Amino acid sequence: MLSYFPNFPVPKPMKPKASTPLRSTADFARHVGLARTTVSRVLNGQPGLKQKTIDRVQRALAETGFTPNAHALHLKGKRTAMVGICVEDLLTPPAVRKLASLQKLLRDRGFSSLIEVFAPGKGREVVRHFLSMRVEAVVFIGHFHREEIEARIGELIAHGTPHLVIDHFGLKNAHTVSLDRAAAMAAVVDHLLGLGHRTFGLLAIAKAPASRYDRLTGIQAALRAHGLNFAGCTVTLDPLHERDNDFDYGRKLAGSFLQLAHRPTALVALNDEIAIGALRGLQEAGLNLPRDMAVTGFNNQPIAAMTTPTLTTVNQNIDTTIATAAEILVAQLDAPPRAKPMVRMITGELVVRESTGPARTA
Amino acid sequence: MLSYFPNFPVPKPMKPKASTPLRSTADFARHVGLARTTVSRVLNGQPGLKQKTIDRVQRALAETGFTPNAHALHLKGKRTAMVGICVEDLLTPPAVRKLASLQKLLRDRGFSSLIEVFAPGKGREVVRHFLSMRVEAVVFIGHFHREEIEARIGELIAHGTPHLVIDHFGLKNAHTVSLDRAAAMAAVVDHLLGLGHRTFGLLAIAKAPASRYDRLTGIQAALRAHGLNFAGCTVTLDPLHERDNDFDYGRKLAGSFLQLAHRPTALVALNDEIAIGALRGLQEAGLNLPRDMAVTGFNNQPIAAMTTPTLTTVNQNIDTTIATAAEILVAQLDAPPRAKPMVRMITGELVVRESTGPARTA
DNA sequence: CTGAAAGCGCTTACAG
DNA sequence: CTGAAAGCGCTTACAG
Repeated sequence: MLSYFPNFPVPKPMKPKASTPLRSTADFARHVGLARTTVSRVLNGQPGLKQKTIDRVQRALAETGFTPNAHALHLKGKRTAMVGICVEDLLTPPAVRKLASLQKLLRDRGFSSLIEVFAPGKGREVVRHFLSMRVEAVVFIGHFHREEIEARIGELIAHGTPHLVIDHFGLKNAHTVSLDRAAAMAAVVDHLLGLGHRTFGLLAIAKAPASRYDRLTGIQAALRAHGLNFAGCTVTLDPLHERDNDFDYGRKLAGSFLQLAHRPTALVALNDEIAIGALRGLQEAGLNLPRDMAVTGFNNQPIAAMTTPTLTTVNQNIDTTIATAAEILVAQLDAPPRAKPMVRMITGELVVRESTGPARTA
Repeated sequence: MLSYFPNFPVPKPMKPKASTPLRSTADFARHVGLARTTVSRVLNGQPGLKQKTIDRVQRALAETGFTPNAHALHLKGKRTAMVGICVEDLLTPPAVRKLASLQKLLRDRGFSSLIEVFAPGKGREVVRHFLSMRVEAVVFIGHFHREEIEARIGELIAHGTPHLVIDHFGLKNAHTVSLDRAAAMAAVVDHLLGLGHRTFGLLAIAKAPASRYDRLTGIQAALRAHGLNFAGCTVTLDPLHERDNDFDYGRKLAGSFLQLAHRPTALVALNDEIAIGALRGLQEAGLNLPRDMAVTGFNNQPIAAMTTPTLTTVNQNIDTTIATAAEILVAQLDAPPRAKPMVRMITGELVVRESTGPARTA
């Protein structure tokens, strides 16, 4: 870490490794008994070398475990083949799945990944670190503080470094790929409307950050298409409990919904965790699901097929998202910077399971 | 990526960025109107500079977004402050939690993390890449092919690069921190014995890779302490289904156990996923849990508190593991290489919930 | 504060 | 195949 980035500890100079004999190609060439130039040629697979020489070098390489210094290579202009990935956190399963998928895809194309958690307020340092490492592109996965990420993207564009944002829709000038959450939520609500539901509890959806408002848009659109008024048929109790977006938050929210004089017949949750917590909360109170209440999740995590009842939810189609991400990155790597940001929407898929059934006729 | 690692694509030379004006401190110094040397002093916080000069440089730094080339810094001997992390995969929740926790801890100490998935057969490339990047240490998280990881660790030791293995116990000469799975499993079985259980179905435990045999050791020890014979009171049906270690594998296994003429009264699973799948499988067949069958998991993932019944499982105490990992790393960074490998065991914690109850007296 | 110089570990012409 | 040289972007004495 560079010391002139204020919040990082001052680095001590690297102490020489006592037991490492071969630090440079010069050392190594001496060890093999060849010229530096010749060794370099072998290492880079250049033509015009005797097979015998090549074998000699390869053998010594294997024996000594000598590794040329990547930093010197990059200084000489060799591409770094590194991509910086900023991830919102490493604890949200869908975000980690995207990270895993992207990392593998990049690896298969010969890129290594520098991965950092983009904590609020730390974005500047993270991106500067990536730039100092001369990464060939920076990818953001997740939702971030809007102004902070827009500032970072501005810097990257000024630097001529390609970027891509996965999931955070609606950022100015940003290349983006994200799930069409509006359409997905509309599909969820449509499904519930078709089952006769007319009153909906929204779990952790109503007061979402601006970038997530598209979920609300979708819900509103679906209701409007059925001639229903959003305010009249939705309820949110989000502020009643400390918001965590986890199982327990869903459980507590479900408990609160049971206190209402007029309960909604369906609960629509931000994610599978909240939905599963709600299932549990409702069952603890003695409700028979889905007869007494419909519940929907989001993300289609594997656990959604294992709960009782199994959970109706939305599949994000992560593979499609990442394949599209690769396209957008490649487009930038191969071509000059473009004026118009590339923005792609991925279509989710409603997965109907047991947690949604016909609305109880009161 | 270096081209002389056979399996990687040949790198193309990096094309110069058209729109990046300031590529070096020389450029930047010219832009600010100061000498390279002066700029370098400011960047490194050296004394003897007028505040006015410092401010001038800092302002220009902020305005231009100039970032000094980390590779050149490292060439000059500045430490890389990088740690390479090899992770078994990015889809196993406890492994990802360890990764997240370790990454944060390293970040807080000023290290950045190079993260790679250590796929079987790819270990050599991954470690060589880390070495070429001159990382200050390499950490392995998970279980690996024994010979492959031992070979890698041998290389690291020869290189004088510190290493640490998290979770893979019993490797030759390796600094290791891992959960005491034997003790944890003994605690699970003890608990079940205390409830009167005498016959146990083992789910994905019996034929585990060598490094996981410690679970079996623990089970055997607990049974022996109660005067019971392992072979006589355990059953495994692992080979009946394609092994996935996920929900569905547990569900299928549970179904197979129900076919047995003499069913065990308790199912002991490798992880929470398999246990939860088993809960589901048993309930689908109409069993009343835990009355008709006890089930235990492993890892204490959040979902374990949300299933019906909630799941008895083992907490890994990941924070302790990672704190210990940090100690072992620091010990190596600060001191000369030591002859004896450091090996630490972390104690897990049995978490009793609803999925285990008194054995049904047949 | 400036400027010229050396050197970190590499690659790449260039002459032998 | 060898060897001497230049240069990538930095830092660090050293003399002005």
